[in-house]
Amino acid sequence: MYSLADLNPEQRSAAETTSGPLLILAGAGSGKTRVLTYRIAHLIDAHDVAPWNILAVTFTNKAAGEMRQRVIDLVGPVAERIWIGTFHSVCARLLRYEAEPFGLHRDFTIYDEEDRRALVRRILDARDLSDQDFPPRQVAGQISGAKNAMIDVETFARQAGADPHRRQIADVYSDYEQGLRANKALDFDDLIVEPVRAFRRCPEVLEKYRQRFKYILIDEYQDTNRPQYLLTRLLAEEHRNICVVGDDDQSIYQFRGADLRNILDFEKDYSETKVVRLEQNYRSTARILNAANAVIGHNLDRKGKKLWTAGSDGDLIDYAECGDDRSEARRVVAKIEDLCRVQGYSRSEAAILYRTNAQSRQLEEELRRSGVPYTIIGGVRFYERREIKDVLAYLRLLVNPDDDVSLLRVLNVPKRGIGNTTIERLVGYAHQQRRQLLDVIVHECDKVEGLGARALKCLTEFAQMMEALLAAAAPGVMPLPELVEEVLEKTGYLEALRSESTPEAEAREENLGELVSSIAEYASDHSDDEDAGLSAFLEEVSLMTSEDEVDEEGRGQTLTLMTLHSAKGLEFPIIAICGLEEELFPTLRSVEESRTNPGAIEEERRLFYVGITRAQKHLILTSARWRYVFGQSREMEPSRFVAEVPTELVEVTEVAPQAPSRGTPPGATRRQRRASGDQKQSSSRARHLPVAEFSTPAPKAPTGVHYEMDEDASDGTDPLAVGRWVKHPNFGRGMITEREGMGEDTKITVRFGSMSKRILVAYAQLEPA
DNA sequence: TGTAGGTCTGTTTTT
DNA sequence: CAGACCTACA
Repeated sequence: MYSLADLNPEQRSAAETTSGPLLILAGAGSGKTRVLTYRIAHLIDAHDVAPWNILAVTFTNKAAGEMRQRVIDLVGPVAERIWIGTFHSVCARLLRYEAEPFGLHRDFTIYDEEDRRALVRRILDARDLSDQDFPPRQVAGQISGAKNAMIDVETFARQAGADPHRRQIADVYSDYEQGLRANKALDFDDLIVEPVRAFRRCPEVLEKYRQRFKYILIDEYQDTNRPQYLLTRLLAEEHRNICVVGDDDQSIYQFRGADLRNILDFEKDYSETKVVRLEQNYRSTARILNAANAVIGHNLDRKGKKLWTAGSDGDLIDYAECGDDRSEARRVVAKIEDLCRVQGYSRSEAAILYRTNAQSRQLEEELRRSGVPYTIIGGVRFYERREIKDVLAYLRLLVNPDDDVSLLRVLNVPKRGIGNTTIERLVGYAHQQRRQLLDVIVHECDKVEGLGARALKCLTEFAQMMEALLAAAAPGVMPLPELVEEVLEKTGYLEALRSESTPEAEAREENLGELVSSIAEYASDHSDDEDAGLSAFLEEVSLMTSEDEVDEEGRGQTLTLMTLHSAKGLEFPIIAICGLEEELFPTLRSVEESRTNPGAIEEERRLFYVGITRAQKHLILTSARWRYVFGQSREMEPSRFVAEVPTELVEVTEVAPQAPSRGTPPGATRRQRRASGDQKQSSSRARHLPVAEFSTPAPKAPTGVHYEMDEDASDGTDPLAVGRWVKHPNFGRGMITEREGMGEDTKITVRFGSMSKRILVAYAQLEPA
């Protein structure tokens, strides 16, 4: 059982306000999830609202699952009947239920970013538009932007006016929409936009859902976009029992169309709105919170709020300015391991956050070197791996044979003698006949002009294979996992992989094994649900979010790595934020844009704020003086955000670049701590190293500056140490930036001017310079 | 027609 | 550094 007395007065007021529009401005860590679950429980329990009359929209499927579970814990299994999900999954479900009145196909395919780009690329090809003038990525982005602004093809064309370039794009947009329709596919944007359009077309269906969803809750409202806002308003404007929860300071998805107006104008949209502010933080120490408040205080465009806590000060924030990205990785891992060892944290209580996925590599290397188990969230996701997407493409075709994008993906995968020329002829014919590709291949590839006997034979074989698989995929013929295995066999995919006999192919094969298990698991989880066929599995896979990969039980003793975006909504006792450098965080793009638009940095700053507020007890910040960018070492400036953290909250440490790896585990790293009175000597020793050589600015904080160094780097006698200068007979003078291997195998990377060379020491005639 | 190698290019962030 | 793309061959 539960009691609203568990809540503080503001929380309680939010939970008790069950009718009419309610805006909850919930600061980070203010117990928002608790309020939401109590509120739902209260609706069901005290106000006799039927669970199926409640719609709750969360940001991830995982958050949805957790919320459902927590409500079940409060009021019992009736809560299973609540509609909870992300906008995308709720809409996908809606579109399948109402496919008929909406005039859509029930078994539509959901295109991800890659599929969308493939379709755009094909259209650009067909229209003879060059990649140079029309980069597929950019064109796809413009189309997505238009959709999210609710601009349809006609309006887009009208707005293009006489501008030839924009008219071309309008044509591509038009073809793209037609392509989706022909392929019976919807992209991510359509999942939201389509219901809006369909509801406007079909008022009786809309009315049905208005009756159904008498109570609506939207979490992370600051990250909703225009179509999501419109959809919400359509559903809520009659009964007006709408509760939205958000924090303008945590809006980090404007880049993909999230519109802060949705939260800032909520009170205008619903004039009788009640506003509740949750500003007491239950998550972080006072120092962490003060840092967060100070940082976000630099933003001008905000509603303004100040988090406070009744809790203790906690430790100082640990900021390390490191020599390079590798020493940064070492420092972060060592620091976290220290905390775990000394203060008894489990590794699963720590997370390392970074701005871009590319940054994970150095960290991973370091973690592997030191034998620390870790889990990466996001990055190249399981369902986005090539072999998985290939097999999923076959499976999609079995559900929706009209899906040309999937067909083209696998038509010659594995190689089966269907080359580019054949495919081009096929596509040309299908286009002219306005038929879908598989249909042509199965029924009349003999009518396609210009195909040789060999090509024809290959196509026929493919057609027969697909027909056999389609028959096997008919409902009730065989269980899902067996069907997947059938696909792996019949398509020759597995065989091709096996005959490669490379370690990489082996890894792919393993991944496919995992795919079979995951579908087996899905089948057994839904054994009593008749809607849970292949189509539903594919939908679930398509709408999986990266955070959904955060698997509590599976994580065990492992450290978590993820982007700052993925960390939204999570919390950890220990948080490290890496790569705090200008042009990385904030990104180069935002820095550039800020020259004309001073607000451009603000979303980056919010992202930093989100990162800081994930931390409960310990916050570790790091930056690197030198970093590999595009495989080249580059000098970096510390991020402006670092200076926005009040110095009295921070303990600064300077970390020299690492000596080259000799397979030394970081545990063996000897560190030399010096009291602040002994800085001179440290600095002069550091002068031999890149940190000093490339003029480290004086540490900003007057308090507790430490210097740390590694054994090899600090003795200053090794002529091949990183940071030393050498002379090469061909390339001249250069500085050593990296070193690997030992003895005869020692390789070093030397930067000569702007280019870097990797050199095997044993063969090069190097002299110290 | 297919493949192997080379070159180019780009990195935010994600449903 | 890595993936996408292109060109030169077999």
